[in-house]
Amino acid sequence: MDYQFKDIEQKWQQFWADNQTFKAEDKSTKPKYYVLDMFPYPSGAGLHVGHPLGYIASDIFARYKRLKGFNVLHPMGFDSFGLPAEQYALETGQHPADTTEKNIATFKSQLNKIGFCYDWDREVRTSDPQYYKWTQWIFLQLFNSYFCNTEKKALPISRLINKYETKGAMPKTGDPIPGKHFTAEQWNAYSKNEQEDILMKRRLVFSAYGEVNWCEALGTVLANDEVVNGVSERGGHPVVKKKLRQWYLRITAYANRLLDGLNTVEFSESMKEMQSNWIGKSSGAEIEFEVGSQEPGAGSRLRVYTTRPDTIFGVDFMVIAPEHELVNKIKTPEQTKAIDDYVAYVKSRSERERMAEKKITGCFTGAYALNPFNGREIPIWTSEYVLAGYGTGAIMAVPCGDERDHKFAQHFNIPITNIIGSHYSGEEANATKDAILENSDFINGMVMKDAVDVVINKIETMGIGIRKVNYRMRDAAFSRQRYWGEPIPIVWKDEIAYPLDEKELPLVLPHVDTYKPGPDAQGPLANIPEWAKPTELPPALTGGRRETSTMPGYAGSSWYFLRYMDPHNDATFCDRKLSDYWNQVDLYIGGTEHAVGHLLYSRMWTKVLYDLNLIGFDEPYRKLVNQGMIQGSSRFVYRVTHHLENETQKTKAHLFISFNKLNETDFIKDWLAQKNIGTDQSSVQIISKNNPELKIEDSGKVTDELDIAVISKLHVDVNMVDGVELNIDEFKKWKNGEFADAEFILEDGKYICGVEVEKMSKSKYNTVNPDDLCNKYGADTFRMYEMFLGPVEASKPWDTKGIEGVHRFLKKLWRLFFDDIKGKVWNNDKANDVELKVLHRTIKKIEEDTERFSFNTAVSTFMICVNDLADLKCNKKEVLEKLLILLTPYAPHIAAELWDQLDNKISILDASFPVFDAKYLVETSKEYPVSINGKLRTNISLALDLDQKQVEEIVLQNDIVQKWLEGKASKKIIYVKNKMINVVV
RNA sequence: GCCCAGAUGGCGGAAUUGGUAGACGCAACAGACUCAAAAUCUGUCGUUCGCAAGGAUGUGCAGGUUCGAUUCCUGUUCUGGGCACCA
Repeated sequence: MDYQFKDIEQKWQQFWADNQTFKAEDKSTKPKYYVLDMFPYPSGAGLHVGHPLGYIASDIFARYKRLKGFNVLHPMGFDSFGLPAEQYALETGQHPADTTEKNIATFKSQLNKIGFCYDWDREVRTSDPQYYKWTQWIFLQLFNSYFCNTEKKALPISRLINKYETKGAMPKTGDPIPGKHFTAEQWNAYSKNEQEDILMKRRLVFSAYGEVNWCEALGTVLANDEVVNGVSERGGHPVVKKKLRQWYLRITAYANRLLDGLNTVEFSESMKEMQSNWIGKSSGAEIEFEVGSQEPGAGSRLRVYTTRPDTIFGVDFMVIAPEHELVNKIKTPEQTKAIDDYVAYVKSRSERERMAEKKITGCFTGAYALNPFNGREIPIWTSEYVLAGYGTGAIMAVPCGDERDHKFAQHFNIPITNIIGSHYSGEEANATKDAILENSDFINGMVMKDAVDVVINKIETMGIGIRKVNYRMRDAAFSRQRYWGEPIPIVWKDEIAYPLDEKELPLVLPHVDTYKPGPDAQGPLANIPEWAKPTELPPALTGGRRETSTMPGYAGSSWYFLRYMDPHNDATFCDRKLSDYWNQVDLYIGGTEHAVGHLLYSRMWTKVLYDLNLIGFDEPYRKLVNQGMIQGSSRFVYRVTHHLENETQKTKAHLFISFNKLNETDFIKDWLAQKNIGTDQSSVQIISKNNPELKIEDSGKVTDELDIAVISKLHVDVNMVDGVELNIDEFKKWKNGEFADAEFILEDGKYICGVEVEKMSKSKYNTVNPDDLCNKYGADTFRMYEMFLGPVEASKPWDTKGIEGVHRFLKKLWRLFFDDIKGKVWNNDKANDVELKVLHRTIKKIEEDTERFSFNTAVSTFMICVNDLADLKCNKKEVLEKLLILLTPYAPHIAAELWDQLDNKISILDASFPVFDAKYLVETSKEYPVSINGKLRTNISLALDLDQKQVEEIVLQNDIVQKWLEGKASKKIIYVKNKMINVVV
């Protein structure tokens, strides 16, 4: 009876499904544990071996926790809204709902083949109306909330309205600023539109005009990377910056809490750092400069943000962003033309150009600002290196301390003031904070970092500025001019956004026949008049138009972990009792690519829901583990084609040269002669790889030149290559026999392929399908091999070649129970001390390794254990059944089958994890390594209870130690109990 | 440019707290079983000198701390990832 993995795996997968073995109960006397994977986008390509890496890790942990006595929630679902489905629809006309449905079916069958313990009853799909009903509902909560700066949390907007109606919005100190402050009377007198505009500036999702890349010819907004040199990447149409109404998520309000929250979660240091860099907190001051006496700007106030107020006496010029409103206000008549030209020039440039070129540009406005401390006149420039969106959109430039300011000053010949003495070379800026200040009036002689607070305090008492914290993070764009996403539940009427009533949710995505963009920068939904301008609106909204943008991909994934807790609830997004019970995700596994997207949005939504008292915790993920990316390892063949007058000759003859023969071009000439191709083969040029004078063409490229033999590199399917050796028979059958008549130049009778590591993708023929591996070796082998590859967090190229080793291990395990000839060999004999020692050593190591997510070393521990038991000829149930429990999380099918064969009554999934007992590992003596001067010379076996003096005596008597002492006395003997001995001479 | 992580045999990797470097597996080589193959089993396997016993050397590179360093410190090179005019 040998190891029939196919039958076993099918049998148990069926059994688990039929018995709903993995159904999670919403209450239990056991402690709860929530294990979550980042749910996949169901792409048409299906799963490749890279996807399951994290899923296997989480599955092992979920099963392990169950054995450890936890009530485990381990769900799976699909992030099924998204751009690829829509692009596929544009190309093929197939409806995204249909392709998505099909893809999900494929994904599920692939996942089930690997034997994951998901509770499929709880599956969620973001594109399901029953799901996105609640995404839209949360949108309404965001819309109807504002961030209270006093309480530092979200509150219902009704409270703000109430405050405005009764108290207005007046400053605590100082005079009210028109446009910013108002009394209750003023508020009540405002028109509906004026009031809504003010409220919109506080809502957590809000609509505002933002600058986007607009391409008129394509009728759509383009992302920055879709614009090259000011024209669209596709078609080369002009692209302009355009202010368009867009929806935004006010994530900036949560910047500080998102930063602080990182201290309460277990994320990797690099993950925390990526997030805090993205949030980009900086502290400094806003300082107001008065614009000097020159007209027309005289008396205007220019506000700048700086992190270095200590350098205030080193300010040699000011720079304001070209979009800054003051530019037009302060430009002098002489500079007007230059400024207008410059602003127009900046406008014509795309983000990308600005970033790529990095050339120094700018223009003097003609105006001067006054240094508030010494009245010095400082020229005000405008330049594109100052961004309108950060700080106040204006800076004070200190060339001796800031590299960009320094380059700018040099470029425009602006004199540089040195306030840091010898720290400034005159050649380049020095951003030190440790210099002693010079030329700095009242802070002369101070160390720079001490002067920061002195200056801030002074500007605050003078009333010309304030201490200020700034964040680099921007509010996130929340609308997409796309079809395949959640419709935004808003109706526009008279320029006012009205949220739909909860009762009207879900606002279902209508069926469309075309996915082309709508008019005026609107999405495809605008092409359906009956939907965009519906007749059946509530009376108050009659004549209104629906918002035609849809939500971005991150909307649905920002809260899905909550829906798994209560997936079928039609009355609320997630019952409070259930979210209190399941609480935070205890273990979240996924890739680092979501570091600053999904994870930040999801953390923010959680905080909002917490603030609104809808859930009881404000961080979604207690611990995050990032699995590494599995790259593809591509294989190449090198094809010689010869170019003559017509295509036919080129494609008819294929000669493939083995990798290490690429620079031996004689083969090619011989072959050409033999084939009678080419006018005169001695004059044939050969373009080749490893030959330095010759170059190789990329796959499929054809040159126009004649009489050239080109060696081109072609991806071949990695599945027909064994290591680097091409399976020639399979290759000839590949692609419907395109290479059936291929000829080969071999080395040692083999065709050796080239190898490169690339992203895993279908087009590179380097994908490996987990289904194939499960069919060939079984899911248990596949699971353990993925783990055996290396640490889960590490990225590595996929290589199937070691999988045999893991498969052999499982077969060896099987033979501890059943022999091919003898049949059943396991027995009920009592285990001896040696066997128990092997077992308990294994229990200890597996528990430790699993707890620290070191699954690769756990697999090797299993191998060591099985090797030891085989050597000991131990077939005892007492030992083996414990080993099976340990193995269940890693190789659930074989463990379940063998457990069953051992006549056990309860399910192995509910067995309890073996308890490690240290008494089996107690030793009385140890083989100590003995070093002389740090170099290992011998081993001496010593009893463990010896003291230093006894050890020294024994060691010094040892022949080998004596030999190395060469008659000299030892200076010192270092004896570390249970570790080693070192004799110092 | 800035920040982070990493570099160990032919290959993937192990060494958890400064204490026997190379666990476990792959590949390779030799052998057993077999008519043969598959499967399985046994042995060798960093480099180098040596018949051997036994040496020397070895964790990217150069230093340092230590009785002892893959592990800690300084410098440096390379690779991967993130951010990129953020004042």
